[in-house]
Amino acid sequence: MNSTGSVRVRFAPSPTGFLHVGGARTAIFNWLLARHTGGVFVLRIEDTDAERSTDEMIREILDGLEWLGIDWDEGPHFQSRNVDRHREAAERLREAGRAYPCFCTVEELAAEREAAIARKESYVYGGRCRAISREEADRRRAAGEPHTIRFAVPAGETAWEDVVHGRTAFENRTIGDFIVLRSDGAPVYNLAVTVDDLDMGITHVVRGDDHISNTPKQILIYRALGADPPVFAHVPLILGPDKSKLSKRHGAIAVTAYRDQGYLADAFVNFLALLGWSPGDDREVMTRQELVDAFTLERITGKSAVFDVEKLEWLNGQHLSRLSGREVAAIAAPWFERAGIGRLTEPQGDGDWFANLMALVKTRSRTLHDLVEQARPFFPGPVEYQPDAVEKFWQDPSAALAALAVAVDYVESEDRWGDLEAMEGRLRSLAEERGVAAGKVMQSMRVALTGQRVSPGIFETLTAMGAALARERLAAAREWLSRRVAGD
RNA sequence: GGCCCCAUCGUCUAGUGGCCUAGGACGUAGCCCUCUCAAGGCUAAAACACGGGUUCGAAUCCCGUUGGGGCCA
Repeated sequence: MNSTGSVRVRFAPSPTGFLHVGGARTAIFNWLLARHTGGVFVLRIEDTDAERSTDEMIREILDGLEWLGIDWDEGPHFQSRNVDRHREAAERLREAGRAYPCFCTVEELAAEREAAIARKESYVYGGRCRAISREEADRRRAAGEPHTIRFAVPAGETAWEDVVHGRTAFENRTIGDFIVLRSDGAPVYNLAVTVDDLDMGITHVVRGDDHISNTPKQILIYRALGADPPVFAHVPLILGPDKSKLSKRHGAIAVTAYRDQGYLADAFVNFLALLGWSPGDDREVMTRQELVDAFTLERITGKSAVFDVEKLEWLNGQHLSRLSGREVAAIAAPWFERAGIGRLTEPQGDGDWFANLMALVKTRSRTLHDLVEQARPFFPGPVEYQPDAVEKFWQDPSAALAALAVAVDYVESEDRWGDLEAMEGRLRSLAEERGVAAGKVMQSMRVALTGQRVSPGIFETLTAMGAALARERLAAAREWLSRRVAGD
């Protein structure tokens, strides 16, 4: 904690790829912690790998965060702009005798490494240059001899109390004097991160499990720099169905791909938050605010989790269902535009019609993509009869024709559109008069009106569609079926 | 290979020594509702990796084995 006692966290992606599911969850946990505690969420782009970092990827990451609704209070800071601070820190370490120049050549180091492998030992730098006197080192540096700067790792062990894993310890001899500044003066990752986190006053480092082995080095640097390390919380990784670290192999992993597949940001955030964290009670469908209120680092599990798309779909459906028709309308509008069935083709140009339609289809849809398909028949134009619908409800074309005859008469005589009960009563009595099962009429009509096997209740469908379009569709269906009968 | 992390239903999880005949959720199966499909309601099958301890008592603590994963090489 810093002097004011407030929480400062950061999300520090490197722009060498998209914002993927794992990174997104790390961002979410950090953001949740900041919002829960009233702290500050800092965004830092770790773009020191100039070769692999691109502006396009930075854009992608910001897009992803924006879609998720993860907003930052500071930044984005760019790590590449802090290189002077990193070098300065390396120099300070050197001055304090906590780091030293190393003149070993790549060949020498490679030989050392091979020897270690031959002995079946893990390789750590032996520390030869540590013994070089200050005077000699200065002289050789001044002479321009190439060198790196290495951290002088003390004897003993380095441990910390990880919020998710508990006490975690590394023996320092397994770490070895690691490089802090390359021979070209470029700071090494662990130095850059530590210096940046220190400069930015980060109090809690919440990041992926894969950084555990970096942590002792960073702690050593904090201490050597005379600073207290922050609180560390290492979140377990997200796994693919085959239980290996989630990667491109497992399909769409850029979060924007989920956006494009029709998932709701709130549902996606909810889902990722539940991967490795739980509120402690049985709640699962949670709003953003509920997540913020319930979130604590202590409730993060230490076990890695498999990404289960089916549960995501369910959760998305839940979120969709809980939204009002009007809210769904606002979110889904661009989807309809893109599908070419936007406002221009809307039969009744008021927003209410669309919002009401959304209210009808939302509980039947799991994604926005489903939603569009469900709603499509309500817009003008011909419908395509889906094979499964024909198979199920129009198996006997003559019978379907008979049912539709009743449907046509019903539609012609109906004058209480919108009164669902009255409509049903009227249709049922008419069907009974004609000696046709009411259910058959409704089901045949469903296919005629929507071309689909599935739709909202038939009277809601009729009302939303309007009499004119319904007549058109019924006529087309009778024609289609007649051809079928004739063709047999 | 070395170091580190992890281990409850297929999956996400609750569980922090007795409330556990292990709870919830997704998925699966069945039933109810019903004009279809969802939603909703009810029910079912489904787990404490294994072996030793510690303890009156262990899913919970300790050790080992096995298995998975990560990082480094």
